[in-house]
Amino acid sequence: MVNSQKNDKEKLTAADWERGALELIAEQGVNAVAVESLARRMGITKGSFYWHFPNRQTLIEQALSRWLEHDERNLQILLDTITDPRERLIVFFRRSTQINQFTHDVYTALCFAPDHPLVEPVLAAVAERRTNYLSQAFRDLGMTDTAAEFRARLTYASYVGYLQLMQQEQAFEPENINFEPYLEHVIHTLIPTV
Amino acid sequence: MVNSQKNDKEKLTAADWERGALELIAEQGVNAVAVESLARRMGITKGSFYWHFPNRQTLIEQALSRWLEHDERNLQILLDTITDPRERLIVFFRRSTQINQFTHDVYTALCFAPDHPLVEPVLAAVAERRTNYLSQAFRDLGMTDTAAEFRARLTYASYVGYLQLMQQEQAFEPENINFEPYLEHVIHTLIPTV
DNA sequence: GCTTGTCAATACGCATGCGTATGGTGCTTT
DNA sequence: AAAGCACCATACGCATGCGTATTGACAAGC
Repeated sequence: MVNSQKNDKEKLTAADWERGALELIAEQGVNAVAVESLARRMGITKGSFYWHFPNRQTLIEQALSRWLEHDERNLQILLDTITDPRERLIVFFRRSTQINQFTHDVYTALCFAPDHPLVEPVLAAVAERRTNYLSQAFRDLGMTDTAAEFRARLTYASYVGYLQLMQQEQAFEPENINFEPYLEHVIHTLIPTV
Repeated sequence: MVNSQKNDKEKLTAADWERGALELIAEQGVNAVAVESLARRMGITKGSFYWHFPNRQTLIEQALSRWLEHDERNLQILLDTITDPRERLIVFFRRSTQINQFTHDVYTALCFAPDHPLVEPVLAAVAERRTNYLSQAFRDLGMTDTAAEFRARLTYASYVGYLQLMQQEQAFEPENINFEPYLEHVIHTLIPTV
């Protein structure tokens, strides 16, 4: 569960704190990132923290910035690997259901704090990247620009909503028997047939 | 903005506190419901609060319970008023875009705290009601039971996701020029043609 | 008119959380 | 070996927030 605890006499770096913060965000949300509790969790005191960071806000900023880059690379890998647009969309759906993927859990947590001033720009950036990704795929499948744009937004909304319902234990999870048929239905409904 | 302030010499009832709590939830989320700040907001001190309620948790419980009933009635009205299933679905979409509707804002706020022990059961109840509503409408349109069930879930997910994207300023709002065309697209994509 | 009940103000204790200040420990560098 | 630096511990001040305890204001009923 917590794999960022201090390995005994090892000294901590700023990156260690950022990783710890991201783990906390993934598990309990942005508001759960408190300096003292995070320090306890890492088996150290906050005296260390304030040596590495000027304040809590900077920690969160840098942690989110780190996550944003990580997420960027993930998407780029998809773009480089898969060329067929239909395949890209299907992969998008499948990936969105893989909870316990770390970067994915962080995103879900961020969605639950859209008002937070530090989270807002991150969400905006991610939303733009992903809708562009989707929009491009739909265009490649022969849709008009506006239709592709609309379908991308609808798809992204259903993706975000699925994440949310999953958190509420209100959606089919991959282990469920109905999951595959449901996914088939979604693909059939949202992806135009070639 | 704040319309639950004390009207001077008027005495407060438990219902007043519940209304105030719901307003706060709608505006700033469940976690923003703090006894002392809420009291200040209502132009009174917390001495009053702890006369009406044993603690903060009870306030939130009762406020949410009140909201749940209110939401129930809203849905029932729809069921009683509109008979055509296709029309019902379209109304569902249109209503979901009407922000600044009070009960609606509360629901959005609740979605942002799905882990909260008091919120969880409320979300579960609402999700079930609404997916049942959708599922029934899709069946009435001639879909098979399982297809209707899947389509209802997909529709509900896109609804929830739309709310979330709206909060992130990342969705077309009703004032936007593209809103109507977008809604047309959603209807065309998700509602089977008769 | 006096008591009683209802509602509210004030003051307190306790906990958590942020950020500062200051001192300590061990490794490095010279 | 002495000095300096990197990293951490401890103690403090301040704010917010929960819940309790005590007192006060004011109207209704007797």
